[in-house]
Amino acid sequence: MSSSINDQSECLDIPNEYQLGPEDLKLLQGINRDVPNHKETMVQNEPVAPGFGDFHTYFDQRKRKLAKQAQEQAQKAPEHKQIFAGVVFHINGFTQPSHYELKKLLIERGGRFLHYLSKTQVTHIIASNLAHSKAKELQNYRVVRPEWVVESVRANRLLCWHSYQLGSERKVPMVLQNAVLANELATESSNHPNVMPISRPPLPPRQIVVDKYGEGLNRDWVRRNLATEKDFIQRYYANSRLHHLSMWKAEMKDYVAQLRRKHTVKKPASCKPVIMHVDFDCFFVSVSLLSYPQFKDKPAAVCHSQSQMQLDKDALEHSATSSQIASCNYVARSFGIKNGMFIGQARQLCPGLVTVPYCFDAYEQISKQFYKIVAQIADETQAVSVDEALLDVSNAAEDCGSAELLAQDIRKKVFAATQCTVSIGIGPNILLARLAAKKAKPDGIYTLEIGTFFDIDLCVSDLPGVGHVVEDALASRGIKAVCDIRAVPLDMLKNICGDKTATMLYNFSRGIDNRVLESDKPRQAFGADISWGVRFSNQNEAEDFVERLAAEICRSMVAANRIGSLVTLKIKKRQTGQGKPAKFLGHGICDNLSKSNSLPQMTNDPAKISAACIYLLQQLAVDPLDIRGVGIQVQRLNSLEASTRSIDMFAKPKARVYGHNANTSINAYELPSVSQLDMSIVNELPASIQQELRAAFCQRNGKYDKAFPKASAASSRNTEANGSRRGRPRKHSFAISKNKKPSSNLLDSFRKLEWLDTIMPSQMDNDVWNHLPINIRRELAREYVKSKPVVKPSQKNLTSASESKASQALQYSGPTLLGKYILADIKGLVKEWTSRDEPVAEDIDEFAEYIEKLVEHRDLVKVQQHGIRPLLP
DNA sequence: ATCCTCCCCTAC
DNA sequence: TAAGGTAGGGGAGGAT
Ligand SMILES: Nc1ccn([C@H]2C[C@H](O)[C@@H](COP(=O)(O)OP(=O)(O)OP(=O)(O)O)O2)c(=O)n1
Ligand SMILES: [Mg+2]
Repeated sequence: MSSSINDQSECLDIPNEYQLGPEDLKLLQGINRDVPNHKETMVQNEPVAPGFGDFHTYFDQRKRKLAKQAQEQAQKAPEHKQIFAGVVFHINGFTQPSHYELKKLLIERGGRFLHYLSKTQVTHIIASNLAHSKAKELQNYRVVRPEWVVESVRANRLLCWHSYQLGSERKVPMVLQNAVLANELATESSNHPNVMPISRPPLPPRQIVVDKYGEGLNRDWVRRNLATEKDFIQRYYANSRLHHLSMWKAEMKDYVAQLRRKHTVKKPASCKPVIMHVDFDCFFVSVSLLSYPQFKDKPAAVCHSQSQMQLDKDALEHSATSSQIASCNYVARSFGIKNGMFIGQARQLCPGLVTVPYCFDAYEQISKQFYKIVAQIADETQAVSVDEALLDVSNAAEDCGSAELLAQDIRKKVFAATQCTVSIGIGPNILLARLAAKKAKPDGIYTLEIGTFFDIDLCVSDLPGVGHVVEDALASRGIKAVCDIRAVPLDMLKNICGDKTATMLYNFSRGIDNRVLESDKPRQAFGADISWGVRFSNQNEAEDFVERLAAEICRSMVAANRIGSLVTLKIKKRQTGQGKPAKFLGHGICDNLSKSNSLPQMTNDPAKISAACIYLLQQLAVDPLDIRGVGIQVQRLNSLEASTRSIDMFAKPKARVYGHNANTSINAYELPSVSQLDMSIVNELPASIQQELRAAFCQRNGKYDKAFPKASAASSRNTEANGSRRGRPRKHSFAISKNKKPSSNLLDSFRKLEWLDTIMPSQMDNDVWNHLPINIRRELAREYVKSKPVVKPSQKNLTSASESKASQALQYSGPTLLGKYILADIKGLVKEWTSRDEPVAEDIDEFAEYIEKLVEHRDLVKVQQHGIRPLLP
């Protein structure tokens, strides 16, 4: 309705009419938003790891495999006129003639069959009948009746498909990424006017987005905000408050460290310690309100949603928007509104709430002035956040006469420079200063001594480091107030919430805090996480995004002159059963998966980091449609300069070198949880494999849980070996086995699939990958993430839509299900088969066959030596 | 013991 | 219609 926000604006999301007034402009002068330096710092000439036995095996197998494929293709030599050359088809639902017959007719005559609906490749969909929803989804495709195939064969030429369009009134299809409208444009393959030339470049780069949960992802303005857009990360970051917060924190730490190195202020530890906690009052909204002084005394909040709905109380009931409040003023807080709340929820508490837009540049400028002032005064400064600093003013306070005088002096200076108020808490340690700051707000100071500390009423969640989980864990033992903690022995506390947290609580509850300010610890991780707008339609999109995210991290590492060797990929995976998230384009309820990869050398090369990440992504084997968030961290850092002049760049610090895993044994780390197994399937596996599976699971599950933090999920007595791991979700118990006829069991497993993890050799072994010569890895990486502009369209078309798996072929020579062997692909396939109707019998058979082959494959390498025969049908 | 991996929690 | 990021502390359980 209203929202006049200009989406295109680069940095500020402020509508023109809301620009800062002249009195604010001075604050914004000299804006120098940090554009990171794009200095390319590549690490070259990496040594080849010696003794890499598996390397040749992989490539030999690859060669053999290719040769075999070529041979098979040659055998398929045409006895028929290739009338379907260039047709890539997919068959949906029940058909007459059968799938099998249609496939035969088409393939014998040059057609290519895709077992699932690749929107980038399929030229024709063959169906006799479509469910309504399916028909709608496919309305822009060429959906033809099987008669088109039959009659074309009969005529021995490709007939115009239009006459056989399913549902005669359907529009001419706008086929997808690689497609050109058939009859109209496909002239150069003039023999086949109905066929889109495979070598066509993508025309409209728009695909249909898979939208399983009615999120409206295909609406234009939504689509423009999905992570699949090329400039998504930039735009998202430009508008993300939390991203800004994180970046600013790092910047302020740098700034403080820099100042410290310059002045090297050493304080004589003679005087009594005085710590100040200085914190802006409702920072964002205070700054933003400088531009809207008329709202200063109204309940106001900073948030993206700018429709002022207070006039329309009726609409407010129904418009529970999921925009979050970054900061609200104290008037708003009197209504119960809090930072982080959804705006829809806040309006229920306070219909008159005014919203003002973000003003990130102003926040940054004001913060810089703030830090400049306090860092000059304090003996020691620790940057806590953009609006908050810890100061050691032991000396300064003494010089000034009293801590309180100094505090007021700081407040006056900051206000003069920024027109915003800070509150200051004063105490003998960090804890007390922090607690005092809370009491000081708004616009005041407060001093807390160890003596007065015991007088104030605090609940456990007032203590720093106590969030909801610890709060609940304590509450379940009846511990709610800080004074309750004092009554609990340390050992019991440790039992509740772990050693360190318990010790912390024990001390904090007594006003004791031995931490010292730290101003110059170098950072130990670089990361990027995005869990908003993440909706992928296929693996390729997921990998593209991972690549961009990795590049983003590398940019900041390069700018900071740091390199690292431990790469971790984190995936938020939609939890089974979860649909549309509460927050618009949000991640909803997810399982978190992570996997790390230790690189053989330290690096900040985006090619290497992203290759590692894509490898990890494939190992995690999450259905791309379920990915709701992606995060990458690089750790085990070193400074580039420190490393370049020493050999220790080539010896990753602290990284332990592990031996190779035989690919043929079940690695406990690769296991899904027990409950993901369908026992009816497992029971049909060869005994030796069953045994191995059980052994592997026993190995992993053999321990018991402690109460914390898992107890928080289900209070108390649920310490089953089962009852923890949220990351790798389990759905059923190991013991569950439904007695159905075999095909029905198989059908059940169609819908689960995760258990495949256990018997499918996942991709190349970690060590194998890591020890590949870098140029080989690069080559693989390039295949993983091909650079679109350079790639000839024909090439692009030849690689499957479910993507880059070309490189996988280099590693995998085992059985395939209709050409697929990566879990995500198999899942996609099966999902496609089962998404609407019951799966077709043939598909089930094909699946069964695949499973059989998998078992046989293991038979070759492993089972045979046990002398056990496969038991599958 | 100490390190590793894969998590979880907290704060702004 | 929205921008649910990230560094760092910490723990469990396995490997060495
Ligand atoms: N959930 C949150 C919490 C904070 N912030 C941002 C906006 C805040 O203005 C800023 C500082 O956080 P504070 O916790 O200091 O909160 P305020 O400064 O807004 O209020 P006050 O410090 O007066 O309690 O961080 C945010 O975007 N989202
Ligand atoms: Mg604040």
